[in-house]
Amino acid sequence: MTIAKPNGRTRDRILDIAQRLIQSRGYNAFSFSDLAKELGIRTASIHYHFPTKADLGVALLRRYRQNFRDELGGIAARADNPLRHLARFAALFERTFSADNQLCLCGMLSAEVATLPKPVAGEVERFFEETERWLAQVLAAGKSAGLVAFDGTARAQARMLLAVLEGAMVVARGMRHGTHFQGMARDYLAKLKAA
Amino acid sequence: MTIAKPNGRTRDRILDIAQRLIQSRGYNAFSFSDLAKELGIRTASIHYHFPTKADLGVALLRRYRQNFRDELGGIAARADNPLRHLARFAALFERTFSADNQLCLCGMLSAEVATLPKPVAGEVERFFEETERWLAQVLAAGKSAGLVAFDGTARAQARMLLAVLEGAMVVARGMRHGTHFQGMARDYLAKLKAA
DNA sequence: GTCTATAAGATGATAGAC
DNA sequence: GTCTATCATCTTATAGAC
Repeated sequence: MTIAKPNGRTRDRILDIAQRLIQSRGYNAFSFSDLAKELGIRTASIHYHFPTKADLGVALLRRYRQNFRDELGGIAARADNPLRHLARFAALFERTFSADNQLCLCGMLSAEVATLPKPVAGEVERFFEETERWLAQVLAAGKSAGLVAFDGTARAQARMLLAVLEGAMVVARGMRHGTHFQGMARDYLAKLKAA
Repeated sequence: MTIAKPNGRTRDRILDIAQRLIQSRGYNAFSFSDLAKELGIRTASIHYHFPTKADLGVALLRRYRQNFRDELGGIAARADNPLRHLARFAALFERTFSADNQLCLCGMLSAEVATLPKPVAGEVERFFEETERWLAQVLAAGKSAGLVAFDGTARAQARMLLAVLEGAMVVARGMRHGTHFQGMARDYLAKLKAA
């Protein structure tokens, strides 16, 4: 008796395409038909991997959060100082925006949150909380080392940095300008440098 | 012979409802059916006022930009100093977010810009350009008066302030937190104050 | 200005064959 | 795992009566 052993290749490809489509067009503007066309299979086959669109959304967000955690772990593991960590963090966003003005997945979903299946909205919330926590640690370490300067709590500063990066993506995209994002990211990081 | 004299009441109500729905749910997540239900009329009647959804979008954005210009004009006309002007500007965004975590209309549309009819996307771009220009003037005036301090160009600072407010809305909404927006807005304005 | 009626197309989803 | 076939529903839009 053979045991079903899905290699998950199609499943991953579905998630890859879904992620790109959501970051470009949004959750409400991509369809199973879009995925099927790109994959060269039928929509019924997508439903085999993800019974509902909400299931797909949750699976995508879980993978995304895990990947993002890995990226943050990789940054923190480096022997760099906290200022470099912040720069590498911002570079993650810049890399995304450079790819055809794509937004952060959770930035896009946050805008659409009122229309999302509840479990998907919950994943978005967790993304922001985790990211804010990580950034707060880096900022606090930087302050302790005398490399980073800011008023108020590290948490509030972390949230603000996140807001700047998310907002810079939105504004640069709305203005349809290719380089405004990196300009804002660089300028804001410069403000955090201790004199 | 009587001349048709549309009072525009229904037309305006359509735009009112459409604006609220877009700021809450997005352009791709509201339908003529939603409008018809709230108004107590049929979708065909909406099409009488706006032949296509793109027409509705353009009309909404034109009205919105005009209203926003009027608000900015009202702020600039006050005898306040530039710092107060910035605070009143931020208050416009806070008022919006206080209303059921609504986003800035153009912040929401900016996220969806890849899926919007071209004329609608053009209006979004104009909104950001106009707003950036107005903010840059206020910032420059504040700097001349020694009340506002910043590095770089007034344009870049204006863009950054806009990004902070848009991003703060997105992050606060994604975290489903009611007061994070005002916290970030207040903190960022404090940074602009000259010592 | 609003209605009924209608249309064509998209969408999320399921049943059952292969 | 993928297919065909089918479904109910939603969506934008038009024609023509009132």
